[in-house]
Amino acid sequence: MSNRTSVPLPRGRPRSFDEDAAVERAMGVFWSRGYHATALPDLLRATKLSRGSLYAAFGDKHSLFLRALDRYIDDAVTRLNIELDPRKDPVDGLRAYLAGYVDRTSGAHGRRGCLVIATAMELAGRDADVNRRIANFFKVMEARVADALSRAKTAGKLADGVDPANAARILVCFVEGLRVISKTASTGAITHAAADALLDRFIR
Amino acid sequence: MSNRTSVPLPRGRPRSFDEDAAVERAMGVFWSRGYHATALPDLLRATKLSRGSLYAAFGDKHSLFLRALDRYIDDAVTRLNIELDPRKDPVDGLRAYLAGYVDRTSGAHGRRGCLVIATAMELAGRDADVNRRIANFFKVMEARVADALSRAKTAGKLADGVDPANAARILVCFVEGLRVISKTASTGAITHAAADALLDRFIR
DNA sequence: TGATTTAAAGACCAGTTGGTCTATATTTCT
DNA sequence: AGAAATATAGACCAACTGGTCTTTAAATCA
Repeated sequence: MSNRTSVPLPRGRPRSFDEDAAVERAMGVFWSRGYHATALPDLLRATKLSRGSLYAAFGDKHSLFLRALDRYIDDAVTRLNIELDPRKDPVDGLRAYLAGYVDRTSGAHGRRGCLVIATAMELAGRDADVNRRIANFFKVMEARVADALSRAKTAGKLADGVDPANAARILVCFVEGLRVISKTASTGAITHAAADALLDRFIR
Repeated sequence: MSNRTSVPLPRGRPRSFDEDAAVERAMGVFWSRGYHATALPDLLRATKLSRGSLYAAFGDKHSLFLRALDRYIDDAVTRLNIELDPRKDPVDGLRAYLAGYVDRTSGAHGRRGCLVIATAMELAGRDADVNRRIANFFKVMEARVADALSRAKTAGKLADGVDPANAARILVCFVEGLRVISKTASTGAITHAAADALLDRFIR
């Protein structure tokens, strides 16, 4: 009686590739090259799919890009939720958040840049689907940081006169600006010191 | 005797268009659309040049882009030199610098974004000419801000324990991050408050 | 006037773009 | 075995890419 209400099993050859893995590989290409500079052959090489399979699975280049962008954003939000977990100490969380960005923007990692920022600059102005996703991502990040700062404030760990909303925007802008300048500059120790100095201005 | 050592006057039809104006118009297109997304016809329409004239005057698309980028950076550095002029009060200068960026990232202006950041994300990783220009621009900006902060420090106007080099990197990252998030979000009053709050953390 | 230089218009080019489609092989089910 | 669904490879497409070149008109000089 197990299959009575379910869809009949597919009859033919089953899908032989991992769709999520293909999205991840595509994400890597878009991340390294940007949207317009990635051509179909780049994606076929990276996903190891034929043209037909790729179009059957994802529709077109733009849809695949959206899937890749969503994956990238999901990963970032997951990391955010771990670092700024409400059950952990907010100041420790903020330190981890900043340190994580500094590490991720140092050296070769940094020169790869950030898919969200690159996409914001390249497409957001003329692509509503992209715009919505990125605006929401920044909103979520700022909210998580503001929440951590609020918890720090009620714990008496914030310096006098610090407004969590203002400070959250400052931290988010700092972190995103970091990713921008580290595309060309080899930031490193100095940046780590700057991140520490910034947070120290806000906590008691 | 005036023309003895100079080149003889050109014989034929004189150049009838303003090269600098053409660069400026091209800059506007690259600024709005990005490098890869601007096609030759876009540039011809904007500059009102024929294909032949454009190639004769600028060589190719990439060279014209470099000219446009240089123009954009020159404008930014000029503004920087005015705002952070050593003969003026450094704290006033820093306020003007931050306020200028907040204004320029608000509303429709903000959604246009920043040619330097867009180019950094789109091309810097694979284009040495671009990389050099942008790295240098960020270096100059950080140096100007650090200089203003140093002068503020010697004037006793900095809060205790503030290091000008660290604070300069913080301010530059904040300002560039602003431009990123304002591509999608309509920042405004909140951002102005954030900029004020940030500077207030550094000055006495 | 005639020589010279430029500009504009647009034909032309080879290469690439994103996307479709056909032919064939493969893998599962009944 | 046979039906069904999928995979791959690659031919094929119109549109567009950046770039060159030719033709013709215009503007300046001696």
